[in-house]
Amino acid sequence: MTEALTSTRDRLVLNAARLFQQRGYHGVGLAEILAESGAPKGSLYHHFPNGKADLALAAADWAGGEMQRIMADAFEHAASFDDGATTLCFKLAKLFDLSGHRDGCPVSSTLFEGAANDAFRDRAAEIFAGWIGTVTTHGVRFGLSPDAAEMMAERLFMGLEGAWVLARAQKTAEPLRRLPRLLGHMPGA
Amino acid sequence: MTEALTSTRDRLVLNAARLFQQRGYHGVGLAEILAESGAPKGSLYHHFPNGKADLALAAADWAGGEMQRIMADAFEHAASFDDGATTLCFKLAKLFDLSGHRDGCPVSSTLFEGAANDAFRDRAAEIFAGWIGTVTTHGVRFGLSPDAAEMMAERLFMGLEGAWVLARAQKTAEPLRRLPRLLGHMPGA
Amino acid sequence: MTEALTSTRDRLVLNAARLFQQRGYHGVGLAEILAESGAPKGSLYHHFPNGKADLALAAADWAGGEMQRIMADAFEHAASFDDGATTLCFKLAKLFDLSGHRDGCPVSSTLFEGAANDAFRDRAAEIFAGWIGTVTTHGVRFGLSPDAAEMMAERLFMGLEGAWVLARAQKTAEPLRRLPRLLGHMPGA
Amino acid sequence: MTEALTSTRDRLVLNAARLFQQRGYHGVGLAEILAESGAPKGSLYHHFPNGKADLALAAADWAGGEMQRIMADAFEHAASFDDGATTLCFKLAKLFDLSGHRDGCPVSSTLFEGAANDAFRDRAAEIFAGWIGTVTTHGVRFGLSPDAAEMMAERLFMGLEGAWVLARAQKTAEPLRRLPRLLGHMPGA
DNA sequence: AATGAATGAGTCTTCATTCAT
DNA sequence: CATGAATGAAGACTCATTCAT
Repeated sequence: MTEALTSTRDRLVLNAARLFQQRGYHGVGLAEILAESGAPKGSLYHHFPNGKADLALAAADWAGGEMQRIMADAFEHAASFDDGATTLCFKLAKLFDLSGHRDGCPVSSTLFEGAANDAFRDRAAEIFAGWIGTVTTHGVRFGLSPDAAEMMAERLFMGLEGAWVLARAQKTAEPLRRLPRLLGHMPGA
Repeated sequence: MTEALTSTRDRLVLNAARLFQQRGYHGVGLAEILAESGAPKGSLYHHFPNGKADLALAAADWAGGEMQRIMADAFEHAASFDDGATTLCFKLAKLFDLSGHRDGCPVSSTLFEGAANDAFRDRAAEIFAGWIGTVTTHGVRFGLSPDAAEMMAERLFMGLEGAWVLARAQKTAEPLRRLPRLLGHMPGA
Repeated sequence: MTEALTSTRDRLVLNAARLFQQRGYHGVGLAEILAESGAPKGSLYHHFPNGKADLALAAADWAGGEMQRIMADAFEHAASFDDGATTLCFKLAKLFDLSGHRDGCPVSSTLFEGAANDAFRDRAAEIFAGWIGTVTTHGVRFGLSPDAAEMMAERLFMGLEGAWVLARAQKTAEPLRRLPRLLGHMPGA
Repeated sequence: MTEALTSTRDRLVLNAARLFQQRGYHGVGLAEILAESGAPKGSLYHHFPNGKADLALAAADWAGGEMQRIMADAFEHAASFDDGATTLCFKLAKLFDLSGHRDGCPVSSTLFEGAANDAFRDRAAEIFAGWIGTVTTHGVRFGLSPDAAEMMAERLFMGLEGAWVLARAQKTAEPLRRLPRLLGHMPGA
């Protein structure tokens, strides 16, 4: 069924992304990824010649793209930068709720402990730059100067990553929901 | 006698904390920790009956305490909350430089992928609460209302964790150094 | 066109012969042979329907032929049997030097551990018989009786194979250079 | 039964020596050695921290020692050097018959294709030196000059290794039995 | 005549843990 | 209180081969 709709490679990437996000690069074995993907043992190295590391990079790319789409979406339909930032936080809070309060940032979960540390971190930097760049663009669109927009985007990125960390520890999306107020994007108490 | 300056247990905890911080819970094997601690193979289960999980909790506790001391120190000698926050960011940036731009937050590195997920996350929440509580206390000392102080403390925590993530990806402490300006604790450009 | 100067098949055989000689039948994977030959993945089974075993037989045949040519050459231009034997030993010593003191007898390296043990050993026996026969022929040409010639040829063969073994262990061609003296083909000290 | 009489380590070494001798270092998997030794999966790395390579070295050492004992024995009860050499060849021929005409030289089978090539070959050189040294000692005992004794010993070594190669190919111990005559240790036809 | 995607059994090794001493 | 030998499941990865095209 599922096998017919997505390619083996895609299922591999998708499941890897999900599992790495939950339990980290070293916390997930290839056997589990293969099993959940319904993929035969040997097929992984056909699609990813460098094995687990390649798969992790592909998974981070995919998850990073998804996230970027979410960010773009939040800001595209927003009335202001503050509005977009607030919407984004709430969207991520909702996703966090749906994941059972388990998932961390898909990129850091996947790329911050791998063996190929340097390549992994460079890739993470690229993906993060894409996110921040997207938000910066929207900031400019809403009238901010390029510098101010980048500062706001980076501040939002840091806030989100940090709120995510706290949310995981507390098993609650509340930190993500509090973030807009903490950053002044929303009228406070 | 043989246990020179630190006990076997302490060396175990210290090395575990350092290694987990660099490569994550699943990224470090007990063999390596034992070897670097010069501890005999079987001694781990004497000091930590529940094995690796116990050791990780102890390591996170120790590292969490160190961090709390750093935080307290930054604010104790500060002239204002903004000053304390700025000092703290710069201190952590310097530590990050010293670590070769490798180490992440010791608590999330250690406790966010373990098998004993629930116990690990509860412990992480406790440690984080301690950090935030410390900063909150100082905020009150500097004249903030309890609520405002807690908000500022939580905002600083999130910022730090997020800046840390970005710093690891970019292999630069700059995000940590930029943080005070981004949060308005320092006069910006 | 694409097959520059040698056919795919020939490149396969040549590279296989070289690699098997260095690291043995089981010590070399088909992937490496294919890669070094610039041959497409699936082409091996086109040229060698029985796969690795077929390739090994072809490689041993080719290498065996080369060796036989070297032997014939040494004796053809010789003034006596002793002279031919001495020349042969020195030639092989020089080849051994050129190989970086790595290569063993191409036939035994390739055919003494294969899965198809019986077929492999029969082929090795054939090739060895060819070598010994060649030297025997030259012995007769130099006036030896057929029986004496065969004895001398077999003795030389054994000496060479044994010297080769010692040479590999000592990473020096000296054993091969000492052989003529040890067998009385050259005036000793 | 067998388990009671020999230690796990010894059974591992013994079975490894036998299997490597038959099919070479890369031709035998650890799984088979473990199984035939009745040893649990994880126990190998307890006894041989460096894994297969360590085991191969131990196996070669053991087999090399056995061989040296056989050599010493042949010469100790001999009436002359020629007698000792002849006895040795016949003994090895008989062993070759008993092995089903399969086994090659235990040392070269085990140590000439391993990954740790340099360490392997150095060890092989040591073991061979021990063999040649033993025979040299007996040559001196029988009145040969040290130089002459060493030459005779080395010649015998090479002859034996070469005869072994031919014997494997021909699946017959005859080459080993012919060797004394070929080397002049026995009155010829 | 020729290919490259796909496969699953197999490779060696490391894992966290238990146990007898 | 302390240890190191012993364990089997799991780790990532490579293997020679098959097959549809």
